[in-house]
Parts: sequence; structure tokens; C-alpha cells
Amino acid sequence: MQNIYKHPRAALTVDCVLFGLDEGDLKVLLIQRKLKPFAGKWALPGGFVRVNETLDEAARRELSEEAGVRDVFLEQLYTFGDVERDPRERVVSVAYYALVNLADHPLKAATDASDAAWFSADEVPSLAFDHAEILTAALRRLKGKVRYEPIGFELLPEKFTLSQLQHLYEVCLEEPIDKRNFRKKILGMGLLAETDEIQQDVAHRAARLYRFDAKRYEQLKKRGFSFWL
Amino acid sequence: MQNIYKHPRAALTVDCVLFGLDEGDLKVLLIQRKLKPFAGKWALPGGFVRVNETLDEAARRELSEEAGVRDVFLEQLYTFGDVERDPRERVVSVAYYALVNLADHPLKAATDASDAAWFSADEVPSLAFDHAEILTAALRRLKGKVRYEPIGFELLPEKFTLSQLQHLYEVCLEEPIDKRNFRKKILGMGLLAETDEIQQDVAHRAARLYRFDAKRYEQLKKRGFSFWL
DNA sequence: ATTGTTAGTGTGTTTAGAACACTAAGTCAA
DNA sequence: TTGACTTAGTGTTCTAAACACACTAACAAT
Repeated sequence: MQNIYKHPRAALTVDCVLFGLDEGDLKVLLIQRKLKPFAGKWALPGGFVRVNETLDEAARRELSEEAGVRDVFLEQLYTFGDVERDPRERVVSVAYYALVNLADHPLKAATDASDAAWFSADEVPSLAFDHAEILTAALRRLKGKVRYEPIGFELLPEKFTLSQLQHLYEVCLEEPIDKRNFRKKILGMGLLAETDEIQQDVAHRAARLYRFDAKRYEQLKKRGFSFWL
Repeated sequence: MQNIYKHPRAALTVDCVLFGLDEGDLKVLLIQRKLKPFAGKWALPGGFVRVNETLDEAARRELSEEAGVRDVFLEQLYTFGDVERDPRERVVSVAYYALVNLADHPLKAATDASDAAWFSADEVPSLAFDHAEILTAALRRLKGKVRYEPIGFELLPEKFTLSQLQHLYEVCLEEPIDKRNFRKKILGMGLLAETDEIQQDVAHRAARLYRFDAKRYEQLKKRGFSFWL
């Protein structure tokens, strides 16, 4: 294949790290490759960027095609451009990470695809290409960002208990949190709206359900409020 | 030009936002374009990525060729991939930002290039392509990151006074800082090494010069210390 | 020697974070 | 129906960090 272009070109892909939360366990969706190179190995969902779609559009398309999820939180992570990262030829990959709520988008939606499966984020098998590096970067970003932007809610169902929220933060911050201090602080921010519902089908006292009030967050942000946990 | 490749390809460029600090004024280096498109307009230094260099290498090469600077702090910022961002054809650009110390790398080194000039970061002319957007993103990143990583030192000479450092933070945080509280906090971190030198050629009491102790920072980081200002 | 300019220094107050333990509500099974 | 089990929900005290604040010291220039 000879280069007919004025400037040398690299093939361009997007790869997505899709996180989900399953009972206090942080999960990542992986796809088992069918084609060479790395046939049979697990890899992040992703693929080539088309000439008439933006990078964000490509990432959403791949998430929809390969993982069966749509309308999720999505953010660009980093662009990986080592010369030898793909054994075939020069391929530059723009990595994204996405957050999905496993309670509403249940596991089966994605596992229907049969070659996709959820793994605990810190117990993944050996991955194709430099995907292990991408996953590490995504975990670092998620664990860092969850502190100063209210993105964690994207991993929870629309209505959740304060304990679920606390467990999420315990997973991300990798340390136990005091229940009373946590509730005082998070309720004090005024970002949670109490619903009139409570947890169902639990073998103990049922907890109140809350919603994240995104509109209120936008208002407060304009007035200089900054989220911090 | 027809596409002979299996996958559609975009041309790939890097663009660099090079920051410098001039007496408490944050500056950006721009290059006046000689070629179409946008001939005559100011733009960020940058250019096409070669097939056998990494993205970081491409960014450093462009900084060296177009801005005459080497061995500077450099970090990937974001990848811009809107379909119409270049009027000629699809071009995806990996943006970087870099920090240079204008006192040691004096202005002339770069202005020798004649088509390069420093502008105050918040008074730039109209820029080519989507470079205004890239600059905005770089400023936001710099102003955010300077709080929790000691990267500001990259903008200062090796030996600096506490007042210089304070002014740097006042520019980045966009608010005045109390002198006594600032000194207490920054010296309390133990990251500054007092030198035995003082400021020269000033028409008032000369201030002591300090160095940033990068080794000490690495040590402390391992022990869980986190920089915060 | 007087003026101008920046360097350098300490204390009290306020605020936010950290530590900590019991009662309430509900399910389940004997 | 009672007792055992599980998680929900709730305040106060202590501690550490942030904040507000004003004067003297050193040096150069005239």
C-alpha cells in the first residue's frame, strides 16, 4: 500500500472504557476479539473512526454497536499514539470512558452480544493492544474526577439510597467513609432530592430513595459552588 | 485523491499551546501562518504527525522547529476531531500544552523566528482553525491543574522569590492571595529549598531566592502527600 | 538623612473535617 | 408473639486547617 496523500496518515480508532457498578463492585465491559490481530483476546469496545463523524460520534456508535448502550455519560480520556501499538500498521486511538447504570441497563442487554462480558475493574484478563494501559488511565481518571464532579450518579439508578451512594464513593476513593459525616456532607450540598419512595423487597428496614438534582447543580455551579467530596 | 486504504483516514496533526510568564502576565506563543488556509492569521504552533514518531515526539519537534524551545514541560490536552475543523479535508488534531520559563529562554529566542510572537493569554487575536477553542481548553487545564500539581514552577526561573511564585498563583487562580498565609503554606509543604542567594539589581530590599525541590516532591508523593493550594 | 519600595514575620478567629455509638424500623424464624 | 438479625437514621465534641489582619526591616535612590 503506497501513500498517495500529501501528508502521512495513521488509521484512527476510538476505544471506550465502559464502567458499571454492580453491588459495590466496579465493572468494565470487554469484548472478545474474533479477528486478527489478538483473535480470542479480550479488548475494549472500539473501532475505526469514519470520515464524516466526529470522535464523540464514533465513540457513541461503537458503544451502541458493540456494547448495546446508548445515552450514557461519555468523556474523552486520552489519545494513544505509540508507533508500535498496533502490530499491523500505525494506528492512533482516541480513548473514551463511559459510565452506565447497570440497574436500569441490566447485564443481559450487553451479554446478549455473547462476545461481551463484564469484569471487575481490578481483575481483568490480559488485554489486546495497549488496552491495559488505557484501562489504567480510565480508572485513574474516574477515581480522580468523582471527587470534584458529581459524575458518580451516572453509575447509579435514577433513585438510589444514601448507602448505595456511599458504597460507590468507598469504591472510588478506596477507603471507608464514616456514615454520619458522609450523609451530613452530601445532604448539606443540597444536590439530592428526597423522593417519597423507599427501598422495596429488602429483609430489613427499608431506606429512603433520593434523586440527583442536576438542575440544582447547574444553578449552584453558576453561583461559584464547587462539588467536593 | 482516492482512498486506497482499507479504513478511511484522517490527516493527523499536533497543536501546542506554549505558555510563558512575563512579569505576572501569562503569555501564549502564536505563529503567523504563511500558507493557506488562513494565510496571515495567527495560529498555534503545530503540524502533521510523521508516521514513525509518537504524538509526544511530534509535539516536541514542532515546539523545537516553530518556537525554538526544547526540554520543556509538555502534556497532552485533548483531541479535536470535528469534521469541518479544517476547510481542506478531515484533519484530527491532538492538542498539547507546554510551559516554558521566559526568564531563562528569553523572548528573543522565539521572536528570532520573526513570524512568532507572544500574546497575553486573554488578549489574543482571532485565530485560525478552531485554535481559539484549543487555547480556551489549555487555559482551563492550566488554571485547574496548577492547584493540585506543582507545575507552576515550570513557568518560573530555576531560582525565584516567594513573591514571584505568589504572583504566578494569583494569575492562575484569578484572585489575590494573602502574603503571610501563602508563605506559611508553601514553606510548610517542604518543597522549596532556600538558596544562599538573593535577588540582584532591585531598588529595594532584595528577596531571598528559592528552588523547587523536585526530588523531595517525589519522595513525599510516595508517602501519600498531596500538593494543594 | 529622608523617602520610597518591597521583604519578611505571628496571632486570634472562624470554619471545615474527623472521630465516635446508640436507637429505630423492619424481616424472618422459632 | 417474641426474640434475633440486619440496615437506616441521627448529634456532639474535638482537632486541624483556613482566613483575616498590620507592623518593622532592609536596601536603594535622591
